[in-house]
Amino acid sequence: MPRRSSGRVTLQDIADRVGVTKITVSRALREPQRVSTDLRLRIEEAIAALGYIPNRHAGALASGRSHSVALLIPSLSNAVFSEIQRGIEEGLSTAGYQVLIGHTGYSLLEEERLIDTYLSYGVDALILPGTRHTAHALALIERARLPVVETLELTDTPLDINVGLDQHAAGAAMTQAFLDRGQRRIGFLGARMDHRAQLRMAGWEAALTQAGLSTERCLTTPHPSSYRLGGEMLASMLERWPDLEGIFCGNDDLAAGALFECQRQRLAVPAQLALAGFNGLDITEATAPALATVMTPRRRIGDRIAARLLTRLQGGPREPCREDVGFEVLHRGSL
Amino acid sequence: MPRRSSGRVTLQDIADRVGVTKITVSRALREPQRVSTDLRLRIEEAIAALGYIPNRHAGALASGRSHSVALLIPSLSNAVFSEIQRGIEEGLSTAGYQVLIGHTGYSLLEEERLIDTYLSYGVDALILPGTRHTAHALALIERARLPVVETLELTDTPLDINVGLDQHAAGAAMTQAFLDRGQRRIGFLGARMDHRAQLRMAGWEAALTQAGLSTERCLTTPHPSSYRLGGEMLASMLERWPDLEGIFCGNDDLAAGALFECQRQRLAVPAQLALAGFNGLDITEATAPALATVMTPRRRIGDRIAARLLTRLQGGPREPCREDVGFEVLHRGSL
DNA sequence: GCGACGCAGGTTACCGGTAACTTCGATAAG
DNA sequence: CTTATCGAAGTTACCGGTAACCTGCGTCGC
Repeated sequence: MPRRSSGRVTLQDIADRVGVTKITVSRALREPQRVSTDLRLRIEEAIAALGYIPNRHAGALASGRSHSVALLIPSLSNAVFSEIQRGIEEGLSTAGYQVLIGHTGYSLLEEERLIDTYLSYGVDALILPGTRHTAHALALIERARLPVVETLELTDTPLDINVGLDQHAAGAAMTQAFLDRGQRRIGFLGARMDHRAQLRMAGWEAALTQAGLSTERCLTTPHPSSYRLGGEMLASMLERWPDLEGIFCGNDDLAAGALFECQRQRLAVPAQLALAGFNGLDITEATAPALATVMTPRRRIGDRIAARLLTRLQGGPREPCREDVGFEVLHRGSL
Repeated sequence: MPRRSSGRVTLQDIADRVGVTKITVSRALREPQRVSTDLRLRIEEAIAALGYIPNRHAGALASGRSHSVALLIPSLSNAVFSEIQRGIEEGLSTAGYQVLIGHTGYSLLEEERLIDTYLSYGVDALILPGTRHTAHALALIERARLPVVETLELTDTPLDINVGLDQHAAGAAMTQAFLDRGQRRIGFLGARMDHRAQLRMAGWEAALTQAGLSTERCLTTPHPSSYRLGGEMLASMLERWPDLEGIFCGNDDLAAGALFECQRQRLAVPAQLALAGFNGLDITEATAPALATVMTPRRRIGDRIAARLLTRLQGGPREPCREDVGFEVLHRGSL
């Protein structure tokens, strides 16, 4: 009599019932074509009859492969990431990979902690938001020797796979749209100010500077972005710089909040104040007027990550690469 | 020389370096007080020096406990669930549990599939959205004999732990607010129409019926809810029932979309048409006017789930329970 | 002074799978 | 007819931890 045992149905139970050894049952599940049809059917019958559920911990321990991938995103509540996630998940799940989601709260230290956690789960790959990481995180990744994806932004020195878009160029392009409308006193409104928000702001600055215009009308906060914050910050900006002609908001939440505040103040958009956001979330096409924004191909980011990762996971060579998915400036009613 | 071996640092490597056996190192990590201080420090030093990362698969396999919990939510992109998730995560992670998130896409079949998947990960508990499940899902849960949480809505026959709110009563209460304003021709606008949306609608129906009013002004669709859809459906409703005085929208996205459409049609809210949503998402307090809504205590749901689950995970008795977290009708500008 | 006790740490077996190599019989090739 | 080849299934060992029981030794009470 065994000292321990969970009481769960195991491969051995299936094997006993069918009259084979457990490795055969294991094969029937993983490489069905290697087992004779008759036997396979009897094994399937036994599995259904006994209600066998494989133990992934045992499988991962024995094979050294967990068939799971860690996806770290900055925030679960930001709609920007859910489409990326969907693309990744659809691409990888059909190939038998489980996607484990963790959120860093925009903190590199938390990212480091999560990398540690997921490495202890033996994930087969890591997908990280951004291209900046703590030194310890880099050391962990280095030692683990697994495929890594850095996403959202682009870098000249990718660790491995880099899929993203040029946030700086996108910020500049959106600003140029204001300039093309003949606007000159264009402000920037930003929250959270993570690295990507900084890059967008730098793009705004660069475009204005190149046009010989002032970059003083800028208000940012480290607080998390929200609709309410967009409204409050817009009010502050108008008070401080009453001559503003347009405001480029670092993301769509802020832009929508700013629009609502304009409506409250009976300020015509875009006649009296033009607005634009960033990301192209659903809400930007629904508001009245619709919000100009930079559409980022988030679903495509997810798809491309999944595709490149699968190649690598199936034995492709490790060669650092960088894929620019681009962006599109949407000129809409608010500008 | 071993036949296989991942090359990773293991407990044995730490043990060798310190000059003890691996079970001692294992104890130093899990029950530090059972190991002498001097030894513990030397072990910690060795772990840092070698960069040891525990293998959770091995641990879970040996102990039969994975220290993880599966949280199934209908949709990752719905902000309603992110706060619940946050409460659960904070409560459980401090106790050493990892929360694995899966999304069902509002499908009971997908829920069943996910339950199977997570059972193969040996999760220590399941958290499910809703109180309806497929027969096979129930059988799986039954056999697995683990703590289960059903959330969001309430049931008279909980499987185990049930934390939620009375969606029917909440729908009725919001409708009553319209009635209290003297409104009589009150419509309902719903999308997705999952079980909770149905319950809210039933609450709307019940309140109108009790007041002797018509429930004909109702438009629903199985499509996923969105801002755009809210606007389109509002337009349809106005065309079909031009006499509408107010519309109760099954969720905040629809309500916001409806509000934007009203703005586009230059329809004064609430003077010409009153609106209300459901859930109390951030956006409802930011729009102009702010949207009336039913605030659901999502963070508290998460907190309570974590608290009750921890009790159970730490050996508490299994007795089915039902916790009503309540709701609050927010009377705001749009009504 | 001796047995009970407590504590740090060790021994042994086991969790439930999978890799790698082997066996065995049937078929193909020479 | 013999040998190489191939497919199906088996043998053996191992993945990296942890549970349960055991040992050795210092302390304490009587």
